[in-house]
Amino acid sequence: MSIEQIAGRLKIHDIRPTQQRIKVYEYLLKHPTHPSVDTIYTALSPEYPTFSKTTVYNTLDVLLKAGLIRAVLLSGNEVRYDGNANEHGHFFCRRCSEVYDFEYVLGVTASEELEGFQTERRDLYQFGLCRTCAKEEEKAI
Amino acid sequence: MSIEQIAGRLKIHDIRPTQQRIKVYEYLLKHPTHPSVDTIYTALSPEYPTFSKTTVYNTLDVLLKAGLIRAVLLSGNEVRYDGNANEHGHFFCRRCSEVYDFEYVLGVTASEELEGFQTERRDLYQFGLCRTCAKEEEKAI
DNA sequence: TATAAAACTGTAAACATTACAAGGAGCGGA
DNA sequence: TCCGCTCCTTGTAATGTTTACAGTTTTATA
Repeated sequence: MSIEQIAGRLKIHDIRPTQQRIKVYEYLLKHPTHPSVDTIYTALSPEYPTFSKTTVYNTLDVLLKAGLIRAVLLSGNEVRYDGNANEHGHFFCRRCSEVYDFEYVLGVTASEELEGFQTERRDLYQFGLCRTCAKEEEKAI
Repeated sequence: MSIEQIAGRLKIHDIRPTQQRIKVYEYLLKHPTHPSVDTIYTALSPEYPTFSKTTVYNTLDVLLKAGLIRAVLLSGNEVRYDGNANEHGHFFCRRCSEVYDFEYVLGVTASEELEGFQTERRDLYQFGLCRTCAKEEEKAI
């Protein structure tokens, strides 16, 4: 996505397309690696010497509220961000700590307890071993 | 569950049933409100003046690793704990900030991307409005 | 180009979590 | 029951993440 397209998308959501916001959003779109605030800040900092970490926090909040990005909570120590706002699952490998996105079809979430509840968002997390690490662990035995 | 039963369950998992561990686990079982570390500490502190927050952290880690409890990540600022270790979903109401447990039947998580992956744990989160808040919002319009 | 509103920056504070060393409690063997 | 070893707890300090805030800068618009 070009800078202009990103700026346009921000405008649609009533977000002023400032340099910083465009850069942060662009970074998230280009790096589907679920970066943390610190990762984003460190990556963009050299290019923009006056770049501030507070701005990263503010920008991510704005993008979150607009529904353009998602917050992912994996380790419990740090919030990580995902430029892909579509519903998708996250697989977290406990061995290599890598995060894998996956599509899923949720059969039915039948449950009387939630009658009358309005679900606006849904997150599915899976934890375990990724393909590579599963093989490695097999070898080790 | 009695103190003896709790102690027994800890022993089964090779966890020394100390006073503090029993108290923390008991608290989680009796309060299915997904308390934070601070909530647990504040609640138990008056009864045990020398009780330490570090112990709460340590204990929760031990219980987590044994699979007796679960960590729930809702707000991103704070990890909260759940004495119910069975697989179940968490509904978080954005209006009243209440957490509701619910049972679910996950149809099929068909997805080629995860072939060869070993899933050991699964978390389903839903966000939106609970029954009460949904009605309140309707009224307000 | 002038103006008002909104954003950005940098520092400081708040808060959650972890590290660590010294003292204390639980457990098995005498 | 007592002893001694090991593990657990405690308290303080350090680390790391996130928020608050005031002053400056940038943006959108006329």
